Amino acid sequence: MSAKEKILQAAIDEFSHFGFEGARVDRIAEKADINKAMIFYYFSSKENLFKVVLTRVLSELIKQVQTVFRDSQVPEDLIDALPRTYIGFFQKNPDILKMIALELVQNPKHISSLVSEIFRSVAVPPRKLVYTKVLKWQEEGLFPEEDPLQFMMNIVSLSIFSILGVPVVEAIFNLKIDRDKDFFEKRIQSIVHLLKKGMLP
Amino acid sequence: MSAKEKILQAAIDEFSHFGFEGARVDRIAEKADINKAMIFYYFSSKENLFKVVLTRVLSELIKQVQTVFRDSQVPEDLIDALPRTYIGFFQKNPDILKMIALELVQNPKHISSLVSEIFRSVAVPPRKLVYTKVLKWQEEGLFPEEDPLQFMMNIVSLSIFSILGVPVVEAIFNLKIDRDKDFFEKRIQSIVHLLKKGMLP
Amino acid sequence: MSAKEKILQAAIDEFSHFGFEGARVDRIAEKADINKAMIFYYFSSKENLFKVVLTRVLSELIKQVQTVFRDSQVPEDLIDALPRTYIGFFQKNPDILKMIALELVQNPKHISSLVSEIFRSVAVPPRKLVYTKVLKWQEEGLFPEEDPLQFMMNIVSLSIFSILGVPVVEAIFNLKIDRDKDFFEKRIQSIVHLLKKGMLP
Amino acid sequence: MSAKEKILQAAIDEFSHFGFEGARVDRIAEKADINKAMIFYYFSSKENLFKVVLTRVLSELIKQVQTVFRDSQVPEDLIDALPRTYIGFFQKNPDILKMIALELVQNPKHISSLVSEIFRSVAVPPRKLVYTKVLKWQEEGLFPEEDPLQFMMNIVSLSIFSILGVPVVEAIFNLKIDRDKDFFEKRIQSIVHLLKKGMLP
DNA sequence: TATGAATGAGAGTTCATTCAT
DNA sequence: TATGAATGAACTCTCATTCAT
Repeated sequence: MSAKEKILQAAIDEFSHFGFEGARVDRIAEKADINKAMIFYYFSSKENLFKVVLTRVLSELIKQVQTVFRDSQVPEDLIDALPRTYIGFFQKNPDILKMIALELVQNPKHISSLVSEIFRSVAVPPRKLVYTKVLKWQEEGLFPEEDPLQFMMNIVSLSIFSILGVPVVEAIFNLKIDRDKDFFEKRIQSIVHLLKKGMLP
Repeated sequence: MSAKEKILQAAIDEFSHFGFEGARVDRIAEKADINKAMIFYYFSSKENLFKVVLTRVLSELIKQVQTVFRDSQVPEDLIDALPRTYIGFFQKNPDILKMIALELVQNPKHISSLVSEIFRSVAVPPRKLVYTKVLKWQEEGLFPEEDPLQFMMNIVSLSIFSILGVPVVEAIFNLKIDRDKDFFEKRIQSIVHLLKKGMLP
Repeated sequence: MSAKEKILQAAIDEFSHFGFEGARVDRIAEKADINKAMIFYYFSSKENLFKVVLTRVLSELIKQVQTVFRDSQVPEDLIDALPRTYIGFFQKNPDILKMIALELVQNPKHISSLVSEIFRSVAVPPRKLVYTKVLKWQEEGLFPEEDPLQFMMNIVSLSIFSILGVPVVEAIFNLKIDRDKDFFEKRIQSIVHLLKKGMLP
Repeated sequence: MSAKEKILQAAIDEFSHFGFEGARVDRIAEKADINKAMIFYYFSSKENLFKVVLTRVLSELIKQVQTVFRDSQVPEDLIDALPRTYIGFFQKNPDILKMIALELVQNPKHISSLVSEIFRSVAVPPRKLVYTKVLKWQEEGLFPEEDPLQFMMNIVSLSIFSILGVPVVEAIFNLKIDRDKDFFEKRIQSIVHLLKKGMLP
């Protein structure tokens, strides 16, 4: 693995654990097993490194979600696929979820502009993609007349929080949840069931 | 307002905007309009100040949620009240939500232990409260046989993300959402509707 | 002596020996016998410290030169007093001359704006002061019709270089010049003589 | 132009703008459009590069001044030619003047020894050249009995400061001086006039 | 000769914390 | 209680220099 790549991997790890402010360049260097100066050689600054990492990380997720949208013929397809996509992605890349969530809380404008930027480099603008599809479904009576925005918020909320929220629920109920395949599978099914029964006519 | 109280208010503001690492004691002192050394006089360290702030903040929320639970006679009551409680609380205290979310991502164990601690100082342990109630409803056929855990995760996910996730949705759909009463009211209704239709028999 | 004052003194010493870039904040702290962080506590940055030092240093000189101008009744007064003022000042404060000279070479615009700023805080603008006086003398036939600018450049050149240029002359002629009272006295007399014989009618 | 030569040109530019400490090897490489490592390949260190640059630069000037001395038959010749030589040289090579001036202020001993070294490689030692010539003139009554050293300081001071001092004078008098042929021509004439009237019998 | 990557020492700056009063 | 000054460790970033190819 190239030094640049090693740095990126280490940076994801570091940023996701400590956030931007808490992250230490020294530690990233150590994790990447390279000289600290190389980080600045390749990425100029901690801030820029963060930007690069975040961009790369978001791009991947966005690509996957777009594919799901494109391939969905009926609402059921979407509801079946999206929670699984989100949860699957973040389960495989828990650090990435943390990074996004942290940035989301601390610097929502930043992540907004990043997401916009990434979208700009993608063929179909997402609003069009979603709205046209959902509106068409609504016309065809396949979908309740609700604002597509609410629909998306429901899906995303349920999916993302399924991972982030685990420790809260553990604390509240004073139990230990195994974050294994089984748990996430059950969670996905619960969400899909809720959405289908709750949102489809 | 006493110096101690001024510090706490300033600390909430600071921690919620910058997270623990990003927060600056100098800035807290400035916001509170007191001498920096007083912060250490009253709270001994930045970390301890953070703990105190978090505890105070969580206690308030937990108290409200417990009341809702206690007052719910049938599942509908819960579903009607909980999202409104969460969203209402966090809408009124957006800084607090940020603090909790940040801590949740960066230091889930810390928040877990804090929550447990707070619960210990409350009469009825929440697990018992929720489980007994929900299990009873299930026996009475008022509630699907699902794990109460999934049920709680659904409610909390939908509620919390309704606030945190707004900027993402804004970015994805490239639109500006007014975080006003109207928006949150619509959101609450959407959630309640989804939950009732999706979860009740 | 207060910490602030100690820093300023040490800074003059350091900047004059090494220039802005070559100067080390650590060394200034050591010379001033204070904690390095205090420098930033009082002066925010190395650059600002430099500005403050330069301003203070220039103000003193400018004040003296202005007094000479004000007190000169006839050209002879000026020619008698100015070289002595310049050389005397810089002989007593050789570090200051170095600082000014360095800045002059490296950052002429900076020193220009500083000088302007200092002048703005002084009652009589120097241009008026000099020009009115010199022009009056010219009308009265006490002074050749040359541009006052050339006149000033002659005086300043001869005075300042008398100190700065010593090492060059030493090198060229391969001799050691004692920078003692005697030498500077001789130099002053040579300059005054040259100026009187060369510039007065 | 060879790589070596490109480096030297870039180095003059860099050193004259930022001084030794402020100069950056990276920037020199960039200006010279060569790989940074080549600078060390050819010149082994930043310091050595500086020495080489300074030597080359001084040699050229010294050669010109020596020619003037050799060709001067009477004091007038010298006074006529020297200011023009200095000012002309530095007007054409302002960077070089800056380099010399900077080094003069920061490291007078260094420049002294360099000058000495250069002189050693030149046929006639300058002291002899100047002293014999001036002393002879003094015996013949063509020149006042003053120390030749004072005489040289006067010439050099007036010439060099004519260039370096411009920004100070601009600041003091709050005016903009065009550094064009015209200005320097006027300056040369003023100096020559002053020196002739002031120093010749 | 030429290059891009690598290195290590140290630069300026920040910040939680403590001290003297 | 309250304050301004002080501290020291740690942080991000820079830069001359070297290495491998």
